Amino acid sequence: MGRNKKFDPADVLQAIGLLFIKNGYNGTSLDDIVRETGLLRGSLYGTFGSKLGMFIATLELSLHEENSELRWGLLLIGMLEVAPQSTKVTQIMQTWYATNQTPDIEAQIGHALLKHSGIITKGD
Amino acid sequence: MGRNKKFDPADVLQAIGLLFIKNGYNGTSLDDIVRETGLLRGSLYGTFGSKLGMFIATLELSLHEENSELRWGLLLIGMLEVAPQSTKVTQIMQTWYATNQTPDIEAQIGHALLKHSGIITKGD
DNA sequence: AGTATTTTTGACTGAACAGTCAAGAATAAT
DNA sequence: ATTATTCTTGACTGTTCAGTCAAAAATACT
Repeated sequence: MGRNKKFDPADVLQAIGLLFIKNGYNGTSLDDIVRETGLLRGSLYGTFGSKLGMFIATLELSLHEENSELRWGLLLIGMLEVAPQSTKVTQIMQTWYATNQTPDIEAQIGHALLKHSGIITKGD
Repeated sequence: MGRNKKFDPADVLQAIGLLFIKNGYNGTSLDDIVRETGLLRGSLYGTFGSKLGMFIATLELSLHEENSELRWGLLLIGMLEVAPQSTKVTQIMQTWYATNQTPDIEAQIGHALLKHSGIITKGD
């Protein structure tokens, strides 16, 4: 009963994820998110609860979609910026690590971070 | 001529570096830094110019001191949080990478990030 | 068609933010 | 001892922050 959302949460989460990747978690403001998604605060908070809720939702979405382009960026930001202030994110990360542990996982993470930071640009 | 500083900038930079590592760059406020160092804003800004100046100073200090415990933490934060908003930090990182490139550098970075985030705790 | 329920809207809140500055205190150099 | 210079102090500024809320609009269900 009642009105349906005018937006697709998955689309919005993708846009939010790109924002987090571009500016970092603490570097992304709600005004940024409002501007980018075209939604207003009430809709965002009504759907995701909080800024942390938005991060967790976009992270989990990217982890459930195979080979998402958002995946590595959100993992890096989750590990470095968000995990220290959210046990839930830490748990998500631990679960991800446990199920994705390979001999070269550390090298993959390091490679992703070097690319993310712009220190390297191509295959090396 | 005139008064000398009552503090040792290297000591202060070490304390600031630990704060950045604990809370991240954007997650560390100037009030945090004032509280932790015991200095007031005027002294901090008179010495380091800006919050970014504080980060760059503590980063460069940690890079010039061999095997500093601050080193990896500040490198990670520099790469992920600060480099996107500071070309100077990006340059410092690129110089660091160019002079420290080894076959296992990516694995080392990944390992540092996994430890920093608390996903892993010991040798593995 | 009526209505209970949901979403949207946009103004609002108080707190936290980085950075500034004028005045006072200290002191290095003469 | 004087003084020019530097550092310290702490109150202050305007901005931006995440989050709230009451009212209005929309609509899914009966």
